[in-house]
Amino acid sequence: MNTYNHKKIEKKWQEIWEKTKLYQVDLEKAEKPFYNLMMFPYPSGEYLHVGHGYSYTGADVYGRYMRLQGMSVFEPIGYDSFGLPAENYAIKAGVHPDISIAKNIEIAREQLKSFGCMFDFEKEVVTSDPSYYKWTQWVFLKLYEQGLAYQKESPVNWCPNCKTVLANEQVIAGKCERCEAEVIQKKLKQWFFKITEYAERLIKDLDQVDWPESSKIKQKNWIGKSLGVEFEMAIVDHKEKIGVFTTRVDTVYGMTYVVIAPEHPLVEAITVKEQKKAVEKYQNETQRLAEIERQSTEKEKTGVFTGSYAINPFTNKKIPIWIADYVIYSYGTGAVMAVPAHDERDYEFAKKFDLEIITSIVPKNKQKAKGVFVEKGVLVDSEAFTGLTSDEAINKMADWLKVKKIGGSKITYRLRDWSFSRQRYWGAPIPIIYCPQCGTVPVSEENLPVELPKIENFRPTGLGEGPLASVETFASTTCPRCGSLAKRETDTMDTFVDSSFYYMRYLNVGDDREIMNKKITQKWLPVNMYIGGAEHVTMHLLYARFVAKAFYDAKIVNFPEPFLKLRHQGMILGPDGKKMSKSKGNVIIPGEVIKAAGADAFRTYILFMGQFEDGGPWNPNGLSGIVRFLEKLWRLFDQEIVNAEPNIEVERIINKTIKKVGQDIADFKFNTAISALMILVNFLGDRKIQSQRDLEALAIMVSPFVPHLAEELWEKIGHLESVFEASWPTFDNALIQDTILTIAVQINGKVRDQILITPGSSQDEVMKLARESEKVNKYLANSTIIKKIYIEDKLLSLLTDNQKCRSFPSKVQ
RNA sequence: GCCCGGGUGGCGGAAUUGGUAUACGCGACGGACUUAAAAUCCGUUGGUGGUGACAUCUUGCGGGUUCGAGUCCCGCCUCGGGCACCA
Repeated sequence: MNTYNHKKIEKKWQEIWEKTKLYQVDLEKAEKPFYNLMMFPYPSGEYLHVGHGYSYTGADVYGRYMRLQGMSVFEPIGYDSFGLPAENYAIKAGVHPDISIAKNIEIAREQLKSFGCMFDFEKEVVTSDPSYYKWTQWVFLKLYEQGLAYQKESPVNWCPNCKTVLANEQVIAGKCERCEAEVIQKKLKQWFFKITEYAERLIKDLDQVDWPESSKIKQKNWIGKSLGVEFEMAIVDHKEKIGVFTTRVDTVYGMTYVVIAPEHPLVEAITVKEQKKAVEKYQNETQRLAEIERQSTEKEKTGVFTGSYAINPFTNKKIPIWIADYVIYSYGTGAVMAVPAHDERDYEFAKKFDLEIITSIVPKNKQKAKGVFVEKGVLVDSEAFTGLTSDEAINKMADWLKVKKIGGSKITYRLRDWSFSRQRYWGAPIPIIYCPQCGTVPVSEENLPVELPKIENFRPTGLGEGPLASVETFASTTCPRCGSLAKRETDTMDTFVDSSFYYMRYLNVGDDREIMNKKITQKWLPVNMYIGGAEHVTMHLLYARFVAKAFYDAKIVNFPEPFLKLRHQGMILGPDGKKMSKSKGNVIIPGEVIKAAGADAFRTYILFMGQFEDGGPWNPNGLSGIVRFLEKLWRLFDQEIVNAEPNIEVERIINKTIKKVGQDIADFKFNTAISALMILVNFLGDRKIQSQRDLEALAIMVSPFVPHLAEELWEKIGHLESVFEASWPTFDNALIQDTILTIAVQINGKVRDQILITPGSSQDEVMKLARESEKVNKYLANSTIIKKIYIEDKLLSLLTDNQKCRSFPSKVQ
């Protein structure tokens, strides 16, 4: 008798899979296409995280199950190799990213292979490869053609010490991640995608997709749709008008001042001579503050009076105009009507600067005020609107503003346009040429890719422009339109542009002429199942949806939503229950576990730990239970094998397990699927003799979790083809039905006995059986049954007039 | 502050539409096998009381609805995640 040798088995089957190209799908001919996508890794160095192993094995179990269901499953993988993590790793290691990336991809690929997933490694994408980023640039051109890419001066994070622009991800608590200097805001010309134009559709189309509800909510909150009213206010002695946006126009009679953002263009025009100095000083101070610090709610309110006054169109009263940094320029109109009586922030400000506070809303009759500020209520001291409820007033006031032609209803979103230019080296160059004659000229498609030059000094320059700007051979070019000397754009693209379309590219790897093949794309897209971390909900997943929609509008693709189903894996924590990190020394490396116990054990254990979407702490002890289970499974196939002779008990558990495991995998409840398999294996193990047919069903059922072991067992019972060429066993519902059921008998709400019944028995039949129970009779003694409740095949509940049996002393009192 | 999601044995965790709470696994304890250990197998394992059959309590806390609540409702506590002066 051989013992289970995971090393030998796993090596053997991985080689066979590779040789037979088992996991390669004919994209053109596949009849039942199923695109099983998972978020590709950043090969930023060292090891893949245990989180990758978790995500990929869960996704792979699902993919293998779909394959056994008869689908042609396409399960590609690639490397998100451009971007800051890769570049920072290269800087730290002192190697050119080109070299470190190549090495890291090789390491990552070996690790990915060790997980034993159905990856088709011949369809890999590498985003930093010119054959890939040619299409990243093409995506840019298509968005540019649609008017969805534009340039604008915008404040960016600037580290005064490193003298460089930083991405948001590099700003940690307002400080530079490297030198810890305070990051400030600096205005630079940046490229943006007009994602805000799609805000409404990005919300609405979430109805079409099967995503976790919490992720939909997260995206909706991020987009932040807000229904309100916008209106203009005249300024005393000025032609200009101030526009304000508010969701609470019903409080307008309580407006006692106006606040505009310090960087608002109106500030200069309306500031009076005497206030000029103070205003400019304040503007400079604000600019120096990091956005993070500026937006801190803990910060005390600051601001300066402009010296001018606005007119409240409802009251015609004169009110002062202030500037303050608690108003955000990029949201709404960058100016607000301040109602200190009904807004906490305005209240704080008014208190500090001694401004008037006027109440214009009182609570409805019974409504409780939350703190000092009433929610919506009834209007007071509001002339014609007095007595209306807040909601009525909001509608009437909007109408009134519309009639007056100074405003009306307005929808505002919190979402900002996507700033995607980076003053960094390791990214796809933006394919734009600046010509002194023709202006901004996009590089034509046939001249793509604009290759990233291999340069020695790829570090950030600190001049507010990328390292490419100082590469003369790159930056200088000729205008494709008029031929005169011109300059290239030297910023590169955000790595989220790379990942916004990679799922399209997997389907056409190797084709240099088109981003996608129409026929294949129509067959395979949108993606059927997408699996990855929830941390990408408001970034990658939003960007990818936006790009798909832009492509849909440009008729490049025929679907508005790229990912029909989405599931997230939870986070695996260290054995100490804390987030894994090198400094805490609690990092679990999947490779070590695989080496010790095998990929099959790793896969099964990590999925057995708990619910896939929950994650949880890694328990170093639990693995042994899985190893035992696999060894038991192995031993089953060494027992005497006979041809199936029907045994109802065995039939029943086999059929039950087929049903349960299939359903559980489809629902991503891997832990309970494994539990059901354990129960079956324990049951069969006790029988000593196995039937060929049962072992076949078992081998198929365990195969998604333990693909290598399953192949070996499948071979052992006489099969020459892969177990993954087989089909998921069918179950017979009739065989699942138990012939005898145990149900509970409750008396006055307490379970008093259990009785055996035939399924489908009537209440009278069950009652008769209950009467035969000694215990039941004991509790029914000296009392009359006043009510019977029978839930078929579940329980019988009896109530008596004698409540003495009831043990609720509190109720008796 | 706002928005999500949790809180069940010593531990990871199970529990269809409200219907026998603690499946499965780990650990622990006892036993078999062994010169011994490992491995394997068998048994016990929520708390309290009792030799015992049994009784009684138990799903973060406090109320409620119900014949019946881990599950539904109200009010809290607490942990994790996201957003954060968004008017």
